[in-house]
Amino acid sequence: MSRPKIRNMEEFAAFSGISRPTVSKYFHDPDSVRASTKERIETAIAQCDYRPNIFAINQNRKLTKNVGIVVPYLADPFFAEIARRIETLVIAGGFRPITLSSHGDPALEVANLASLRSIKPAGVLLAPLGRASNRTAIEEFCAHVPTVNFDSNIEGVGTAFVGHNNAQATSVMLEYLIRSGEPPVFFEMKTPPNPNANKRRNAYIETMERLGHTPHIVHAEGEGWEMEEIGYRCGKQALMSKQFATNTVFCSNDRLAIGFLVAAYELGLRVGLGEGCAMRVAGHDNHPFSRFTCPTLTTVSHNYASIAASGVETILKLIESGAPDPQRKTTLFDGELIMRASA
Amino acid sequence: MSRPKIRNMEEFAAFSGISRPTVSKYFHDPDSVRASTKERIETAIAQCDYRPNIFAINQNRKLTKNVGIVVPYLADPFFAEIARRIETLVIAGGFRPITLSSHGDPALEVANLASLRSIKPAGVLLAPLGRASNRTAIEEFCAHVPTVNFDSNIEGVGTAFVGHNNAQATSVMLEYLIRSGEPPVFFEMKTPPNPNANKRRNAYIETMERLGHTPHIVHAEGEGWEMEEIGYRCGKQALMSKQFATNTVFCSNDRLAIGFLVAAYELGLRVGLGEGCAMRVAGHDNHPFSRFTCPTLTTVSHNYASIAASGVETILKLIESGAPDPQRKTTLFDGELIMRASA
DNA sequence: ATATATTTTTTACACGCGTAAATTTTTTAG
DNA sequence: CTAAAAAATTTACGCGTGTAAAAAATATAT
Repeated sequence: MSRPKIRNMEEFAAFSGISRPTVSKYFHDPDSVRASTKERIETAIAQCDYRPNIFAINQNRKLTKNVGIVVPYLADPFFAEIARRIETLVIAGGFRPITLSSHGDPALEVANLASLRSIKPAGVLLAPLGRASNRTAIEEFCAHVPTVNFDSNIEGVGTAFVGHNNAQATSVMLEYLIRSGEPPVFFEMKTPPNPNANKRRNAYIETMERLGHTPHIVHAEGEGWEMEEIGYRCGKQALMSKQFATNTVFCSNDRLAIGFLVAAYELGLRVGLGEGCAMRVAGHDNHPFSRFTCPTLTTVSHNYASIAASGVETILKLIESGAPDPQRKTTLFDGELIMRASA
Repeated sequence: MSRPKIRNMEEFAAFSGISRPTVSKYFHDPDSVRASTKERIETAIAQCDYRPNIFAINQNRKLTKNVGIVVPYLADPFFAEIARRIETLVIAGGFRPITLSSHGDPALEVANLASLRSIKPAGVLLAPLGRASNRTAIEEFCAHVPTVNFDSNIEGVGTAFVGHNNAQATSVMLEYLIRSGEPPVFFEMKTPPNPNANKRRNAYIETMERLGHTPHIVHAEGEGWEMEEIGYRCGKQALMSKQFATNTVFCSNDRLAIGFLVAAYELGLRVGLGEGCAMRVAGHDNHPFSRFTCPTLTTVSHNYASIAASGVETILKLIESGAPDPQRKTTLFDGELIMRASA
């Protein structure tokens, strides 16, 4: 059985015995044609597996089926995980996800947006680099493309923000740590690339003071996204020079904590809750690897599922409505305490 | 200064004072026009930031500037890392990378290829799922699109294969382990999703026999890509039931080793070289997280840089030449012993 | 069976750019 | 300065699909 070679919709229409405009209508929405017509087209497809040319489709549609996803650093399992979930939901929504990573580089972030713009995406889910981002370029982009900002909030960017409730999550962990032992010292990067870090620090200070404790912060030097390395190196220094005022350390994020745990391990400090443990360590994010540290990391989770779902829902609604909501909405999802062995 | 709104190349040509065909030529290759013309076009671009419509471009070019990258599981930092490197090189080569993840699902792998095909990529770099892959669909794809197979070799897929020298790497590690202590037991999944695992097992057996030792293999039950979890669960069981014939364990890959180390830690088994250590553990891949295990993982590295570079070079050459080399070439890069604390 | 509503067909143009052929202009060589 | 070479312009068509308008065919309701 030799498959007929169909080169375009014209030929396919002839082959299926249906007019080309009707075929075109079918591909835009299979249920917009009569059931009998739909069936005839689908038998024809089965016989010659024709599919319309994406470029020609998109050239004439104001609205493509492309949804851009831009994350700061895809090699970070945290972003890989959330991108993975978003992609799946976007596909389920009938769109084609295109994921781009900025690799921690503001220039590449801008380049990614430019690249996206040339494929006329119906909408974009953007997790900006944060502090380093080129605000002007991003705002310019958002003025032309429906955009939902997620993970790291930049005021004014996108028609909505979906993210993690850093304040609530930080205070949940803090309250737990305080009622079960010594109040924690906060361990963070001196110049964190991501704005979430600032919210966490502020929430730490505020909650500590509210509960009648003195906040202590230890700052790690180092730039960029190699947070495990920074947590390890600076954590080791800080431990050796006894910079921690109490026996409990609350790391600003899990990646720092992962490095910090290695430092503690190498210094022979037993981390955990029970007898014979020298200290407790907690993290923040429920990073995919936090289940596999030694000891396993007590942390407060990002609500990956809800953030992905809400982000995709918001952008799809935005695409459908056409008109961007003039009111910039912020949706935050609460974190959940993940009890493991380290604190 | 109000920016003139340019809608297409026609308008841009009028604005810049150059004819449209010449402008078109410029965008295809800026150096194909006279220097003075190039300059005039570029001043015009600076004034109104026009860029040609990608869809219209690709519709008429036999050769697009898209290069597809397909990996089995992007949430695995190993693939994220290699994808990141490949993307960077593809951009440097003047192409636009489009990375897709199969999320461990053969159906999605096929869907990804179909999706790529509709974008008419100039070429594709494909790391197949392996055992689970739909061979027929992949072969069909490769017959139409220049493809380079990397990471996991499927005979006959793509016009070239670029990968890791599993045999050499395994034997380098084995020789080290044997000369510095007890010969290792091999720890692997019973039904590994990736064909590299089989090569490693065979190399283990062969090298052990060559060196006059009896091979011992411990198999972990479990399907899918959650290898840390499998390494942890089955490793713990195996340790508790004393299934290891010697005090040294060589894990088939770092992800298994990461889980295994957690198991050993929780059982109070000190892993490492020195006095007072109960056992040694080694991995394979130099996974981005192997630097942050407790203890840090001795492993044998994938040559990420060379594999990415060679893969990209091969596909670009293939694209340029047009004619696929009838001879399927296999390029393997040697692994390097990464000495850390665990063995 | 007839009138009405719904679908499909026919026809025709649009989208934005690639590209070929013939012509004109500009540059380079002698 | 002239001839030859190189580059740019003009003109015109093609790519594969979206989509509008009018006409024809089919389905549904009365």
